[in-house]
Amino acid sequence: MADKKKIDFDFAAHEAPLFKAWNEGGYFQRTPGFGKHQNDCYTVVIPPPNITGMLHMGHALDDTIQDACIRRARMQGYQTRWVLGTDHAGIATQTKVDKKLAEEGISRLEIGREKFIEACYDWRAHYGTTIVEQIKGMGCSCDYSDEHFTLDPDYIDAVRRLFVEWYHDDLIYRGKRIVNWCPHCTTAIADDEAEYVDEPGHLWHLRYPLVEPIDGLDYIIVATTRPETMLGDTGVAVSPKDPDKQKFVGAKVKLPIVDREIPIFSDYYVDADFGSGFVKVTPAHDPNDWAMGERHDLPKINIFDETAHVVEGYGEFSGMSRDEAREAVVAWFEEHGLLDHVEDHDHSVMTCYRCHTKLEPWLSEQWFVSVDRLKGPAAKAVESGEITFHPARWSQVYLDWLENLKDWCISRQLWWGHRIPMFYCDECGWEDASVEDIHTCPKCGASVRQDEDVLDTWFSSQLWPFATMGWTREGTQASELQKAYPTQVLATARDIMGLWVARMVMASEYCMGTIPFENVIIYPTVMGSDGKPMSKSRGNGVDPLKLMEDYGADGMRFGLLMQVTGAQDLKFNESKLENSRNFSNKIRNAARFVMMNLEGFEPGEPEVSTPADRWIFSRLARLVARVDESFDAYEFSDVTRELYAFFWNEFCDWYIEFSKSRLSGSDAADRLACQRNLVFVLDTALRLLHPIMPFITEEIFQDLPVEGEDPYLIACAWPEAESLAKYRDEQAERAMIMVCDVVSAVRATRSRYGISPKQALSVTVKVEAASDAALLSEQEQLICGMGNIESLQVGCDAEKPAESSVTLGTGLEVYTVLSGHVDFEAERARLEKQRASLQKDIEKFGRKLSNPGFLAKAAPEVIEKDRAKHADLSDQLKRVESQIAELN
RNA sequence: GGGCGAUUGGCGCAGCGGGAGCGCAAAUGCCUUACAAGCAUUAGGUCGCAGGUUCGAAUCCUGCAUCGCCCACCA
Repeated sequence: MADKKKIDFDFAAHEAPLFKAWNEGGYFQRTPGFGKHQNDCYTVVIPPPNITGMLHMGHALDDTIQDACIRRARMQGYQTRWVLGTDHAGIATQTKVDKKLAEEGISRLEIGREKFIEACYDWRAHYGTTIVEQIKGMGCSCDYSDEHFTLDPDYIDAVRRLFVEWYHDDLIYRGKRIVNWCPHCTTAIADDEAEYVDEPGHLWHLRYPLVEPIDGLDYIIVATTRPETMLGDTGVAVSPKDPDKQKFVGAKVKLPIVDREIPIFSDYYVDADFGSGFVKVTPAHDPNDWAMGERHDLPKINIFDETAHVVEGYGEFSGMSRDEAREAVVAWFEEHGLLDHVEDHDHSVMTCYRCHTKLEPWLSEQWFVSVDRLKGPAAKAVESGEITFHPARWSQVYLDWLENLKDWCISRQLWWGHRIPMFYCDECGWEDASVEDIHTCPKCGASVRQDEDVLDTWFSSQLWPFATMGWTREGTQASELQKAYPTQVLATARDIMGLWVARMVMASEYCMGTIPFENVIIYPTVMGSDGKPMSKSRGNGVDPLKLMEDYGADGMRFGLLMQVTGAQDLKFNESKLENSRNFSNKIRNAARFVMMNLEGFEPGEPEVSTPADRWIFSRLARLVARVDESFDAYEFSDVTRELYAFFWNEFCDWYIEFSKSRLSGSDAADRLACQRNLVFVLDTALRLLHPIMPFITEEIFQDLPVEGEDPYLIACAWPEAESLAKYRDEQAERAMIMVCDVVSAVRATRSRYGISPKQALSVTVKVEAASDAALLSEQEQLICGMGNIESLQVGCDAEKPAESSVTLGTGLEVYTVLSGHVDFEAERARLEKQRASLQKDIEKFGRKLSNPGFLAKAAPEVIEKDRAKHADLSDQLKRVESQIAELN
């Protein structure tokens, strides 16, 4: 099946030159604007892809959405600019570079910090720009002349400035806390960077001997999922609500192996019904235990080193890994008769979101952002409606996240990143944060050292919208910030709602005193075709680069947007891309048709004269209004559906067909009118399609003999719904429905009887109103051409010709003469079927209309509509029945 | 544990209070001078289940089931 679909078209060969032309024409830099929005800026900052990243489906969708928004805004006359850049991605990059060096037999520790950072920059120079090239391939109209990077000198200044401001404003502090430690990356990571994975495990019930027996008991039993941490236990807790356990409170147990005497105490954290009711407390290796330790003033004993191996001082256990220690501890308890029993117990374990190593809650000194004062303004920005989420329900998720926010651990024990701008004097104890490097102590003159750690990558990401627009600069770039800030749209994935979106709002409110963006588009997560998240191990991933090869950038963009509905997931459907690739082919061919028929063409205003003209212009006017509405609401699947349906099913299927006879006719004036109309509709459609399918629309536009406002479509004007509103024409729309009904009826009859389209037929149409008869007669030529009809009779009292097949429509009957070929049995069967269906519907409406409740309470116009419908159905039934009677 | 989303013809989805739609797939016939990546025609659904609100429910409410996501996390 796939082979059948394979087609041979070199999309890149068509796309690349257009991209080059736009780029060289300066269209990607801030455009001057025109028209009523001339003085308004429309700015978008790209969610900076990681320099380790290859373009994946998430980017493809994200960038398509942004480009569609920015391209439409550009055509609407806004001063547009899409700010581009990449993220240094601390852990991700360091891991990659580590791996690469390891392959060359080099260790990071050997070469030292400076050399390692050099290696990171090297790596970036080689691989870190790939993704920008891929974004170009998609046709994205970013400002490539001003690309940013989160480790640019400017950006570093911005990060340091924020750190210093927050530090001096008591929003940043240092503390010894339990943090999530990745023993593989040997760094702390933030709570929300940890991923939970459910795992089958065990609950070990261990006996801890009491120092003094109580009521004849000489031990208690603690239950734990992590027996190895017992080496660091400094207490045992029971629930205050557990009456049986109160007698133990105040007693002491002698911790096995380490022979430490530790107290039993009571704490509300303990759930009496879980496990044994006794909780071993390891303040240095569990956040909850840490909290209990604080409450009860317990010592905090760290038993692991930074790679999660047991530290010195624990005899045979020292040097063991976590897993080895677990086995050894359990074995020791078993050997000494202290392992009471083991039960199965599933639990979730925290893993590193980068390397998926199990995280260790680990006690260390870290830097924190105090969030209490920051989160209020960020919440208010959304509550007040200054920032709008699309779909709207995400605002609640955002607010919930803020409400539950705890202080943010921002220090990372990495080398690649923004080094914390804290300076310490070991001589006199002076310390301070500083934007500029400090070498000598301002107090005692001794040399100072800078903090070794770097900042969480999200700490720098939160400045992205304003740091890329000249926050630390003076003059022109600062005025750019004045002019174009806040930005209009942020399009991003839902999983970084808190990590990134909320933090940008907090930082922007603090630094800029305003919101960073007006609209947040949360697009659905692209799942594999099996409905599961795309992953290498599942093998359900899809590569956008391959998709662009197969369907073109336009095909991928349109096909992706077709799938963007309000749902939170998107089950990727490649057939949609095939669909949209076929659509772009349709566009290409329709344009070819128009251009092949432009002999004698002179540009000019459209001449909307025939009912077909009035109809297509009316439909076009409607389309522009609907596309605007959908675009403004960021309902992308609606935008694509509307464009697709208009272009294919109305413009191509009917209007182009209608126009063929006029184009080949002898009336030169009429031909010119038709040409102008075709060109106008095509031109308008291309403009509407351009934000989503930039390449093919531009390519065609270049060949189209129209004078745009700009040589390139990218900067031409977006169609205005108001100026097209004059073409709205209900009557013409109704007329064309009748015309299409007649043509379809004849075609259906042909198909039913296997009559070749080449054989001309005689047709009689019976209508109800004289005005309808006149309308249809007026379109005789059109109808005859479309249905290959040699003679057409239309009338209110037309007689059914002998030997004809009948098709019933709303308000009309179409008789197609078959001269001897009518299969009466088949006709009867078909009509009987129609009768049954009509009777069913009539019954339904009859019931409704005889319902007193309905008549009393329903809206009058609804009742009226249903009455008309009922009458129409009854009429149709009567006609079907009389046709059946005739057959007998 | 809390929250959110999905459940509509074989598949993927739209519709979100007034007679069930689209695309793909299927069937039949067409190489009709824009397009076979196409054209024409046809068939296919008691809108997850059970209650409720309403004159009227795919659409609103409640409960249940299945699938999925996010957040929190009990040793």
